[in-house]
Amino acid sequence: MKSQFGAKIRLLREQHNLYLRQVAPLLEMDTAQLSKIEKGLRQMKKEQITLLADIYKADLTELETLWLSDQIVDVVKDSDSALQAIYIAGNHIKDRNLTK
Amino acid sequence: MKSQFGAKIRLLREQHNLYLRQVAPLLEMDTAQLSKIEKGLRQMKKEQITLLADIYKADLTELETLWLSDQIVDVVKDSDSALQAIYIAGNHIKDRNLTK
DNA sequence: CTTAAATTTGCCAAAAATAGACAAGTCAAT
DNA sequence: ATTGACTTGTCTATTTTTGGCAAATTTAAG
Repeated sequence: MKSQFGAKIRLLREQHNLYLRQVAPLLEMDTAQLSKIEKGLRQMKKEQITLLADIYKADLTELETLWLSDQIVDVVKDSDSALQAIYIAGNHIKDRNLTK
Repeated sequence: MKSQFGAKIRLLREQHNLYLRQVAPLLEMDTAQLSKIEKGLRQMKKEQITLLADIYKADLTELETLWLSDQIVDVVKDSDSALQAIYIAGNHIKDRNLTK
């Protein structure tokens, strides 16, 4: 299990019966890059997600959330205390939201 | 509420009655950098935490966890779906841990 | 109020991390 | 064995992050 976002957008592409070579130009990248993104070897820029959601007529928020989750997983990978850090970060964000 | 790690190591330093100018050299950085780290404007390298834990005789795991939490918060800041992404990432890590 | 020490801030250069581009490679179908 | 889709590797460019220094601000004391 590597990249949730990557897996999702690969699925979306397949469901639309599109080739990398067809989608990549729409995102102004080459097929190699998009391939890496779908495999989780590269990160897509956050701004590009909007375009991708358009292309696949997918829920933008869902894609952004998956993308963000991948960023988190990337940060905590290989850390023993990953889960605890996530828990603490979650509480921190909650507090933050309350006071804003 | 800015940086949990920064706040913690500032507290530790104060409890030990040490000045930035005294601690910074031990970490091979200048006072300006350490100041920024304590204020959460810069991130300390993960490897340096060990040294810091030694200096303050603090719990290494706790410091590392706080540091990691800060990295997460940094990644999700300004995102509406921060909490949900954290939740998803948490589940992802749990699954990951089960199969390894 | 003046000085001195501690901390903070701003700026620029150096270093590191990330993304882009392109060629070559694998794999599957025919 | 050729074609098309996808993947991989590598090199370069770009962006992001860090380090270092000087100036500015704050704090404490006399």
